[in-house]
Amino acid sequence: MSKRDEILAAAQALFAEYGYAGTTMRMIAERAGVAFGLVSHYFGNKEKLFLVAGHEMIDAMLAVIRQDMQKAENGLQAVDIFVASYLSFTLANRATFPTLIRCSPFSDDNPHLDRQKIGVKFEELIREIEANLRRGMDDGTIARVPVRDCALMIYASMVGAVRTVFLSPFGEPGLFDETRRFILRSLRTTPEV
Amino acid sequence: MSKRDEILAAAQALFAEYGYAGTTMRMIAERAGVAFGLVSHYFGNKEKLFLVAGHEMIDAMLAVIRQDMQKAENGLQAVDIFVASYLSFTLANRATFPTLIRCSPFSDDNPHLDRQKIGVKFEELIREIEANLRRGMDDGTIARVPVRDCALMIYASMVGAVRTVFLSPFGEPGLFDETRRFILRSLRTTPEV
Amino acid sequence: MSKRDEILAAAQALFAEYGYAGTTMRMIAERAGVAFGLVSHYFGNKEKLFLVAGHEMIDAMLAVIRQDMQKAENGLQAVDIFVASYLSFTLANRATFPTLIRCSPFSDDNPHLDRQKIGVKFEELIREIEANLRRGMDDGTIARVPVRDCALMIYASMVGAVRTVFLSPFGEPGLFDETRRFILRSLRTTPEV
Amino acid sequence: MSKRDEILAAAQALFAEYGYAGTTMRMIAERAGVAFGLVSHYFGNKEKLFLVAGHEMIDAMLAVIRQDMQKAENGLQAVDIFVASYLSFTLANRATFPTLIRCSPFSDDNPHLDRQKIGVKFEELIREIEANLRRGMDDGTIARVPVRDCALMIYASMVGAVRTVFLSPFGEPGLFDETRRFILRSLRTTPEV
DNA sequence: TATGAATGAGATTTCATTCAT
DNA sequence: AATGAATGAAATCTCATTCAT
Repeated sequence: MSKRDEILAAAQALFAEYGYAGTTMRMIAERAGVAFGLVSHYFGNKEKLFLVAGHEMIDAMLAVIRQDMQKAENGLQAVDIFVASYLSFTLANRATFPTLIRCSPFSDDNPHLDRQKIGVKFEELIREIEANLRRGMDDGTIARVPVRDCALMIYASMVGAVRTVFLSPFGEPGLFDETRRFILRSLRTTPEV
Repeated sequence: MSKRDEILAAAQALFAEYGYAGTTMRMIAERAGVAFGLVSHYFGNKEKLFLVAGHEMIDAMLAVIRQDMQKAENGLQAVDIFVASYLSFTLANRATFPTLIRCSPFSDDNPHLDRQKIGVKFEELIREIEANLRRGMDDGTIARVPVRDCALMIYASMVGAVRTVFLSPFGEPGLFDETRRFILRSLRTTPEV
Repeated sequence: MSKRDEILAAAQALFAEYGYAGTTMRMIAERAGVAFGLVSHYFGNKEKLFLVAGHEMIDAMLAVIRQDMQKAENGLQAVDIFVASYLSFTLANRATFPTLIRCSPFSDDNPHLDRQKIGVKFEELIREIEANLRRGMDDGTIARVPVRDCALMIYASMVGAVRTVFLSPFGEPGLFDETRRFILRSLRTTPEV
Repeated sequence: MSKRDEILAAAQALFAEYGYAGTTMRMIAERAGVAFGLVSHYFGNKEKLFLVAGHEMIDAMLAVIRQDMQKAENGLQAVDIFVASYLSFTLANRATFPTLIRCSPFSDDNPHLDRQKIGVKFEELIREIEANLRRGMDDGTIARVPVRDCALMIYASMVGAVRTVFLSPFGEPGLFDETRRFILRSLRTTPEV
């Protein structure tokens, strides 16, 4: 692993644990085992590093989700796979995923961070859901719903579930099962079996 | 308005806008029009002030919601009123509500803040939803669902919706209509009319 | 006990325990059980209070020592009584005596404190020793020594002993026995019996 | 002289003159001619800097004293050389020595400073005196005295003398001659010539 | 006599960033 | 590429003191 990657990995772990303000450049350099000057050298400044850290995570996540979705046979299933894949990715990256939470446009940390670029990536996710919804309404597996708003709500309930599990004292990973069912119940045309 | 209350109001507005780390004691004192020593005098330190600011908001919100819920005629309606009341409270307090978001146990801001006490208040909210779900399953207006997890999911989707509207570039207040329907669709026994 | 005296007693105990800088006006008011405005009301400011606290202690000590010294039958005995009386006073006032240490001209705390007035009181103590030394050289119980410097050395070794017992981790009250003998050995004309 | 050493020297001079509480980090940086961030950079915080400042002085002093003591021909002479060397070191370092006074375990400044480590160094000094006393009692130059307590009293009278000269308005350096004689008179078996 | 709200100077400490090596 | 000395802005918090009641 190159020193650049060591720094990035350290940053993801630390931003995840301590948040943006609670993580210092020195902490990152120390955890990565490099001189602290090197962090600026590679990433310019703290904010850029933070965004790169989030950016590389969402790229990885998007790739996995898109891969998983290919198996879908109809719109409802596609949504379900999307949700399951998203949630499973978060669990597989427990230690670093909160960095993505913290730099996402849905974050309340660091409100004046420029999330323009990361926002574009998240928009891609939402577009995927919209496409799946349309597909489901066409093939009859999904009821009539307002596409944009409903896609946002699906994403919103995942965001809420992830926060409940990762940040609040209320949730445990088992909640994610109900997350899937909760969303499916809200979409399907045919009753649950 | 007493100076103590001026400080509290200023803190709520500023934490809402700039987040915990982005808000300084000096900003709060300035906005409140008092010497900054007075902020410590009344609230001890920044963290305590932050929690008091959030605490007083959630108390106000709980009171409104409980009031509104009295009108409910069955379990499903009770859930719906809960959701509508919650969302409408957020809109009525646009400028300060994000302070509650930021100090809630679902927040990613300030990860080492002790949210014990505020957590207890949020647990009260979730308990209300649970009670409504049980009522609905008893009176036949709500389908069979796992009570605890489903209550968490209802809360989670509200959290997600509020964040979408208040923090992300994706949402507008109109989304809240779909939030209500999205949740109702997921719960009800009888089809939407 | 009047509130004024409550404040003074609280001040003596706290300055003794926490030193000048480590003691706040608020701590004093709290321990005395009065509003903190009252401290300034009675004593003007912290520095004056500190000096009054020390002043009243040394007055009490001087009275006791002078009383005790009346029993002396010769110069050597007078010095011995002086030393014994001084050391016994410190032990009888363990909890508050360090305040006197801290505002004495031999203190290293608060170097720019004006110790003019307290200095005059300490000069009185040293004059007493000088008188005793002269008396002893006249009556033959004390060897020829330079009066001023020797008086200062007697006082200095008491200061050192008190610090050893009260401040350092090295001493215990039993050391004060050796303090008396150490001084007597240095003064007397006839060998120890 | 490296910037680290400039800071240390400035700290020693300023702590000596203004005491712990009266010396600010800014004063130290200014006197050393460096940015004040550098002080924390090298020494962590004020307390650590204070202890390092004292520590380096006592190490220097111990080295000089041990060197001087090698000339001693008997126990009494060894004690005398110890005392003379100690007092002469203080005079040679007038401007900075009070920093050692202020961080010593005999100090009344800053009562909650952790003096553990500096205490160990001072214990070394006292052990030296004890060894000299035993040597003198063996070779007949020193009278029978309780070793530990007498060693403490010798150290205590030096502490008292140094304070008299450096801190009080009563003493002048000439007092140190009487300090030596005062101690010798208290120890020797044969009368002064 | 007694209270405590209110002030603001000033202290320590943290930390992103720059830059010479 | 890599280091870490050096900078200084900015933050929080403390606390003596004043003053209206």
